[in-house]
Amino acid sequence: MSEVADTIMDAAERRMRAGGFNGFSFREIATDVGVKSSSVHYHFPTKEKLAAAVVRRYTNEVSELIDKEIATGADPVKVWTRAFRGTLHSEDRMCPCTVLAAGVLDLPQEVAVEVKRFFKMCLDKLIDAGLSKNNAAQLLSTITGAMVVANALGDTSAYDRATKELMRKSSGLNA
Amino acid sequence: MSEVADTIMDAAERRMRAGGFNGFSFREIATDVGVKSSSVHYHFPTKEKLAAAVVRRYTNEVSELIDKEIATGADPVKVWTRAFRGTLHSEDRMCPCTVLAAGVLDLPQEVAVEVKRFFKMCLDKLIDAGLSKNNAAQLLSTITGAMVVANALGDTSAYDRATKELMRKSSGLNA
DNA sequence: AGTGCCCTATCTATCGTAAGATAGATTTGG
DNA sequence: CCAAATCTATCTTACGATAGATAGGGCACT
Repeated sequence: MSEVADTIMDAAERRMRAGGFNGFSFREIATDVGVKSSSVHYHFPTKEKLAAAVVRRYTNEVSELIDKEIATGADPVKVWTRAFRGTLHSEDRMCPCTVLAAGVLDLPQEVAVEVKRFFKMCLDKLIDAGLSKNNAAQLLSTITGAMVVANALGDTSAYDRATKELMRKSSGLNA
Repeated sequence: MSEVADTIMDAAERRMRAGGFNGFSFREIATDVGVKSSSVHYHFPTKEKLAAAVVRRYTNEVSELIDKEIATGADPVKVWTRAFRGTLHSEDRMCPCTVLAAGVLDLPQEVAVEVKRFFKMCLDKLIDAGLSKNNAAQLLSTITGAMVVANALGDTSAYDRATKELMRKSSGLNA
């Protein structure tokens, strides 16, 4: 994959984090990158394919990052809670998959599939780390929702309040 | 407010639940209702005002519904968990405020303010019902996130798995 | 020489919004 | 009490902007 293609995905990801699938256009991406919109079409023939590629790359990045953290022996609940917290505190504030997930009913199929794949990956990794099915679903839901609520309120501290109990309980035992 | 204006808000709400603010157009709404798009503009001068009105009405409806449930003496954790579960199992599947919250950075200010008001209302009611600030934030985050995750996976049972522990713990005591 | 990459130019469709006309109901003034 | 004026709700039409997408030309490197 060329360097420009990566830069295009960077720009698309940034805008998708703010406004989802309908929150960006080829022309905006092109301007961000410094090329013409037709050049964006050269690398990604359709908007659907561009969005799907962005989500797939994001899923792989998160997967690798989590694997690295888990490999150090850190508590999985803390690893995931801190990872989502990091996203919320980043410049873009939101996880692109969460934004897309909220409006998944309005998404082209190819994109919806990739979004589903992201959340499946999260659950699988939590279960691999030893959590029960229910606990995995609860943790993922809480950190996802905490990000959404904090985003709506424009108050990142709401995330910490929502996850405080989670962090406390996970001290010591892994479940 | 006229009957047509209400029907317009119904149609707008339905489409916002699926695709958020950029997920509907005046023409689509007009077609849904059976009028011309200019007639929609007669009742709601701008898209921003229409969306804000829809969110405000939704917030008031949810507020009233919760008040009624709480008045029966039901456990607040169960009331809220079941209310969001009901939304997920409805035809539209998603809470419009949650969809908008995910992309709040891309929302006109007037709409963003109303979305913020919804989540503030939820937290206030939970605290009024006796929950601590942290527990209120956690509960709201978990049911919000559970809805998002279940929506992404296309699997409503994920909501129940995520909220099972919540429902169990709330049996008996209110905290 | 040919292939990868980006360009200009353009297409068709749709967007939010506005202006102006019209038909019917309501209010007001003599 | 009737006529004139105003209001309500809708229509038709259209503007300017932007959407995603395509065709074809040209440059540069291999």
